[in-house]
Order: sequence, then structure tokens, then C-alpha cells
Amino acid sequence: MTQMRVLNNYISVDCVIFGFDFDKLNVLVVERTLTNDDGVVDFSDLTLTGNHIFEEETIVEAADRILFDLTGLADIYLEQFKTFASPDRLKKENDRKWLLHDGRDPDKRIVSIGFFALLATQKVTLEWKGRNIKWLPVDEVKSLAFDHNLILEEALKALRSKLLHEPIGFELLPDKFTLSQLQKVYEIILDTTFDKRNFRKKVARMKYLIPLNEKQQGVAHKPAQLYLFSREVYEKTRKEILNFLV
Amino acid sequence: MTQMRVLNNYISVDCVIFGFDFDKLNVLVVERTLTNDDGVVDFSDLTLTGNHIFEEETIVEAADRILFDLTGLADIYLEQFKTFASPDRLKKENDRKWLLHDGRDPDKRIVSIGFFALLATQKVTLEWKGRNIKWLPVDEVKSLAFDHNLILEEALKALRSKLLHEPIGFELLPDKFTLSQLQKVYEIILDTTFDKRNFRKKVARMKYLIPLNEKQQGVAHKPAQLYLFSREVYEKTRKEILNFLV
DNA sequence: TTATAAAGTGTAATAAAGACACTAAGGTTT
DNA sequence: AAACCTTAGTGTCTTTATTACACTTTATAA
Repeated sequence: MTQMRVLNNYISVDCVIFGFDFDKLNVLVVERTLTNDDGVVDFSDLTLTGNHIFEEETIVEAADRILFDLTGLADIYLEQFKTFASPDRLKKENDRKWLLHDGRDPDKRIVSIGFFALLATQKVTLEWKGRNIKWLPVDEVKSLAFDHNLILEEALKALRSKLLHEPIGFELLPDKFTLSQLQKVYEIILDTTFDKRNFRKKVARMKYLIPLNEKQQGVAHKPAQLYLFSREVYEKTRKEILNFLV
Repeated sequence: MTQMRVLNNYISVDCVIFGFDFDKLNVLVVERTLTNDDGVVDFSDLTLTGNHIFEEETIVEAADRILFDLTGLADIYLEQFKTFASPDRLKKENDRKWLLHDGRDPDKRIVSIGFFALLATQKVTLEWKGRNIKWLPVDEVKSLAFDHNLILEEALKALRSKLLHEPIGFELLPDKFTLSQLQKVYEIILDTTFDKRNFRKKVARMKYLIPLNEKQQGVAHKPAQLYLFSREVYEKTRKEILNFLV
């Protein structure tokens, strides 16, 4: 990239990066610490991962860049879900201080385009570039900076809806995964439980979940068969689902 | 509204206003004509309905305002579906001319937040305020200004997906509608056909479609029973649908 | 060797989907 | 007034999907 001028001060991209660890859903957060001129910490809290957009950069490129900067990963599932533009979205006291410190006018409205990303937590090495980031279980998230609680909530809604209607569950798992792991993804995100046999009957009809000649290793119980998602098979066999809702 | 300053030059709202006329899906378009200083028409084409955002105005308020300005209607179904921000989205020759004529820098990127609206075409009196607008059947839309063909396409995708998963079909009909009209909404938008009896079996399970003690009038055939959508019943009886896809 | 932990499997009952054709009730035409 | 046209409205059977439910298998750990 030759020129790196920021697009303008009014538009940014926020990424809600979801990570699943076989047990719960986490979100990647960044520590925001404002230090006064005399070196004293004014406040410290947590934000979602957001950034400006460069001139000549598309918003998807910007979101990919944020993702790569934080995790070192490319080709992560990423989806634009909503844009946030309320006039008072960055008007809390700490947010105004932060923007001012950052050389931005806290009275100007900033529009943020929200993306969510899906990955398996263990793919990320958190020490990447020494950024102060961490995984936070979604149901332990307290007060976030800016309007990021709202953004997270909307991201969760979008994720749940997408999970119900399109095959994206495995995006939260390693490339090779077991059916129990997949079931857990659905159970945690939709906050429910499924009967194991019925779940597997359903999965058996998803021809794009390909069983491998390979099993789990090193587990203290009967090792499970590993599966793979085939986008090719999915594209070929997907029927436009006309069983609309009741 | 006391002050009407425009938020900034970089952000706008585009509304894809869908109207159904019992027969086909239409979209509201505005004629864009650029007249030179010597009164000669340079070009004339069609755009979707978009506008700037005022300071202190939320984007939903801006979208509502656009809708009201064009149709004279309030309380119309409206949904944010996607934001468009490609660096070259307004870079076609005519678009550059138009922006220049409008006093805007054609080299600046403008981010547009896309909404779609649903209504029954006959609700709109097109002569409202003498604006040069018209209904265009969606499948007769040719080349539109800016990136509006893309925006329309994405709006259609969002509409189809929403229609499959949430009860919004009646938003395209008068308050009181017949089951055949509702069936037609699904058939036209999803580009398919349904068996009448099976469709009605399905509808019978949707308790939020309330049959009225009222029939169609003045039709040259057996008059149909009229139905009403009850949001109240819907909210009460909706089950979170866990029958996820195959 | 025994304990533990999760994997993997079948059947019967109920509900929904899908295929399919005729009668009813208005207005219009002759 | 009769015939006609158009859309409304209805039932059954077959196939497929959902739901409820419990035991055996296979690996590691103790």
C-alpha cells in the first residue's frame, strides 16, 4: 500500500471477533487505557476491535486488516452485519476524553460499520505484536467503551440468525471437527440443548459435512470421527429452502 | 427541527422502496436529469431514493424522512440491510458530473447506508410534491445511477432472506388482505409457486394471521375472506425456530 | 483391572410436507 | 335468465422430518 492516509474522521470499522473454545463463546477485546500527561492512568476499560479506513481501501479490506493486525490470521469468516451512527454513540465522558486525546473532535459524529468474525480461539496467538488484547467470554462482558455493548448485542443477534439459516457453525471450529463439537456450537450460541441422536440424524442429511478417515487423538475416551465442511458440496446441493416459518 | 445542517458530505442514506401491486414487485425510482448552464439536458437517468443525514438526526430518522418526503407516508416497514462504501462507487462519468454540479467533490468517497422499505404500491400517491418519481417493476430495472444496481440487488437478497425467516409478507399488502394475495407475495419474491392447499395448511398454523368477518367486495368472482396480521399474537406465539437448515 | 468419559447407534409415535382435482360464489356476457 | 368466467375454498394419502428415549463401545487414567 503506497499511501496510507485515513479516509476521513467520520467513518470507521468495528469488528466483533467471536472465538469458540469448545465450551463457550468468547469475544476479542482490547484494553483502552488513557494516561494523562503526567503519566497517571486516567481510566482503563475495554473496547471491541475497531479502526479507521484508509483511502482507497474497501471496508472489507479494512476489516480484514484489523483482523490480521490483531490475530495474525487471514481468510477468516467475516460478515458485515450493521452500521452504527447514533449522534450520541461516542458521547460518554471517557469516550470524549479518549477522542480528544487522540486528536479528534469529540463533537463530530463517527459512523461505524460493524462486522463480525468467526474463528476457533485456539487459532489465535494472543501475544501477537504485544497488543493488549484478550478473549472475554461473551456472557461475562460487562460495560464496554463507546456503544460497544450495543454493537456486541447486535452482532450476537446477527450471528444467531445466520447460524439458524446458513451453515457457518464450523467456522468456529478447527478445520477438522467432531459432531459433538459442532453440536456444542449450536447449543451454546442458540442457548439450548439438542438430543444427540436427533442432531446426528439431521447432520446426516447435510451432505456437505464430509466424514474423514481420521479420528480424534489423545482424548481420554472413545475418539470421535473427524468431519470436514465442503463448500463445493454445499454450493451444489443447497436447495433454496422454501419451508418458511410458522 | 431547528437546525438543518447536513451531517457531512461523506455519509448518506439510500432507501430501496419496494411496492407490491398484487402482481409484481416494484421499486421506487427518481429521475435524475442534469441540465447544463445553457439549459440543454446533458443526461437523464434513474436513481434509487437517497439523501444526506442532518446533524442530530439518527439514520433511521433520515430514512423515515426520505420515505415521507417521497410518499407522504409514515410508519412504513423499514430495515437497514447493508452499507456501501466502495472507493469507486460514485466514479462513473455521469456520477462525477452530477456530484460536481451538486457542489460536491467527486473524488471524495461517500458511504451510503442502505435501507429497504416495504409497502403496497397503491398506498402511494405519486404526485406528492411534484417529485419526478415512479414505480418500476424490479425485473424491468436497467442501468441505474451510481452503484444503485448493486444496492438494489443486495436489497433483494436481504428481502428474500427476511421473507423466508420472518413474517413480513403482509407489509407489502393493504392492512386487510386475502390469502391468495399473501401467497402471491411469496411466489413473486421467491420466484416460485406454491400449491394453494398446502400453502393454506401452512398459514393455518400461523396463529397471528387473523381471519376477519369480512370479505372482498366488488370482485368478479367469489369474494375472498380478509385477514389481518396481529403483531401481538406473533410476539406471544413465536417459537424460536430451532429447525435449522439442511 | 477397573473406572471414567464421551462416542456412537435404532425405533416407534407424531407432525409436517408434498402431490393432487373438484365445487362454490360472485360478477359479466349474451 | 342462463351461461360463462374467474378466483375462493376444501380433503386425503404418501413421504419425509421431528421428537422422545437408553444402552454399548472404545479410548485414556488411576
